[in-house]
Amino acid sequence: MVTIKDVAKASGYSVSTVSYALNDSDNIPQVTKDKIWAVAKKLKYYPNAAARNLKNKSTNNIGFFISGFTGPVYHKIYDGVASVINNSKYHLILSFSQNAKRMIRERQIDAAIIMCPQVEDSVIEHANRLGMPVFVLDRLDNGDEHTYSHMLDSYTGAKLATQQLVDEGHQTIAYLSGIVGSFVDDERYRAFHDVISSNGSIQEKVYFGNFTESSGYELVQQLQGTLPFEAIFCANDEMAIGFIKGCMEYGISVPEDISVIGFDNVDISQYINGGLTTIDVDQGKWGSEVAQDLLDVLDGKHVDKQKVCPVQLHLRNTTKKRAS
Amino acid sequence: MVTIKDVAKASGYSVSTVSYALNDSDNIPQVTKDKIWAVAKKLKYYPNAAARNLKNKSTNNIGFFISGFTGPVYHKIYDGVASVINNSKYHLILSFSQNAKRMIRERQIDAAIIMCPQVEDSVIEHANRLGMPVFVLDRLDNGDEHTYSHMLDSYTGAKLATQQLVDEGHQTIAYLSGIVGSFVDDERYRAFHDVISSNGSIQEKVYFGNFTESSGYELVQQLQGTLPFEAIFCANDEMAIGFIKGCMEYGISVPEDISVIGFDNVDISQYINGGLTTIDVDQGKWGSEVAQDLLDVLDGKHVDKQKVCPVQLHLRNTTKKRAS
DNA sequence: CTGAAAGCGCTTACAG
DNA sequence: CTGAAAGCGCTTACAG
Repeated sequence: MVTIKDVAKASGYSVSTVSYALNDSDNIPQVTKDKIWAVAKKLKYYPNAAARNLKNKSTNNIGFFISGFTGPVYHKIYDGVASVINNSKYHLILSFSQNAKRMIRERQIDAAIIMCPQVEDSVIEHANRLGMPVFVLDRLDNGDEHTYSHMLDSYTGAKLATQQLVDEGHQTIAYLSGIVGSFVDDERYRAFHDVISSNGSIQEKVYFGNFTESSGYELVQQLQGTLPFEAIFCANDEMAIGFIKGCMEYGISVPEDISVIGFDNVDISQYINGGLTTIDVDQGKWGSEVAQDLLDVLDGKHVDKQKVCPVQLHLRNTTKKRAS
Repeated sequence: MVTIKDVAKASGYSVSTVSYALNDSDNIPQVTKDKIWAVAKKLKYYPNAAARNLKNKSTNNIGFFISGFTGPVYHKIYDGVASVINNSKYHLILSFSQNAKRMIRERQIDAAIIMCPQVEDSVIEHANRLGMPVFVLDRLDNGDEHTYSHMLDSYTGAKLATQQLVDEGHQTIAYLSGIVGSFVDDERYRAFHDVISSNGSIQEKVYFGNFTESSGYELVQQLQGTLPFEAIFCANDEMAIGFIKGCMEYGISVPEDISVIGFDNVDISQYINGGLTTIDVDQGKWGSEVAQDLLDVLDGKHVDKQKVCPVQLHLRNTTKKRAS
């Protein structure tokens, strides 16, 4: 491996001068820099990251931790984050939740973005003790000094979805829950309930799912294809998709027999039943805002500790006015 | 930051003994290890990765470089790779193509998996000079000592697809190319042509696309909805999907009026037209085989320099026997 | 403008 | 069984 020593020897300068030149220090005249750069290039010298990181106490790497890639996850967020980070001096590194603990503790990264529930709070607290900024996505902030939280506006989204079903004139409206107790599900149910309650005559039904496609599918099976409601708001798209698949098997027409709304506007939702009505999030924008805030924090700027990401109703082909 | 020195001081042992104990050396009695571990835990000591990497000349990180996340990329490969790596002492790190050069040169990783054309050959050669194993996916091997290549069996897949169309009795069969000159496209066209040629009476038509959905869509537009062929093999699913969308707009029924086959079996293909007929790849298995071979190489074992990943025809709802 | 030297936090022969 | 010391490859006050 060629080290800075080799460049020093070959160029006739000292190690310090080579280091200064290569890091573009003001104290080195351009001619010297040119000579040293030429030698470095000829020798194909590249600094050893471990040595540099050890000395600098920083890595210029930003860790982005996720659960996995299969399933309709939020790919556009990654690209939104990446587009911003890639234009900075930092480098984006993705890894799975189980690596977060190690990479944070061992200081392999300067900051983290965490988008998976699997990372324990204790890990985030450890990062905070190290002074490492952590951005948590769609997860409640723990109040730590260096922790920031960007969340989808689940409440508003669920309100829009439910209101749409109410406006369509359905009399009995169901909610298919995600994992009960999760922040996201709590918010979505709360909004659903609030809207239904403020419309006296409408009946509310609640079923329990777990955010997976199969839990949506299974609901139709459990009901044996006889749906005691005219519309359903599923706490996410995957369940809505499963639910619609179930309907197909029982010959239930969407949206003629039943209106279905999801949440998230995942990639595949446009292909479901000619388009799933859902709550849309500008994921790319969400990601780039997170990334920009993160860069600002690393830059010593002040940034809001909590942000909410706006959502909107995206009407497509799975909801319909009730034929009265 | 708490360092090994702090643990040494607090435990009453020397830095060397602490290091040996924490690394589970045989020379340290269990009682000593226990005492030192207890102190390390109480102090929340975790080794600094940069220092360890500098000394060890390795990082235990494996880099996986990709183009981006949007579009129907091969998520299952990532999970296949990850499932194997996560059960080893190594850690998987994903990053974008533009970071590959730096991370390889600066030795931030011990090995690389490259799944994007954007990484130049020179970078791979540099890794080879460093003795760093590199696995390239669906890309021609450059013959370097430490470079391994795992490729989809494009030729066989294209042969299966074309043969299916021939067996259905179509008389004029088209090929919609990907980027001409790319290895993948060359192979797929070669197979297409071989099959057509060996069936004397069938006519071959070739159109040029670029692997994007819009290039499939535009073909229908260019032909103004009048298709001078009865079946088409598109060099990938995205183009097939675009093509089918184009057909819908012109009122052309798939598969009644035209048979369409894609290649890759991307996630969304199951939702297209009741299911796109395509060439399927067991991506999870592909990924886990790559990862296993990589671990074997890092373990000093001998491994095939080139491997081909099998494919199979997946019949769904976009091809149909010609009504004669 | 340039260089000698200290030090980042580890690991590991080596000596005892 | 344990410790003193060298060294991994950089950066950066400091001195001249």
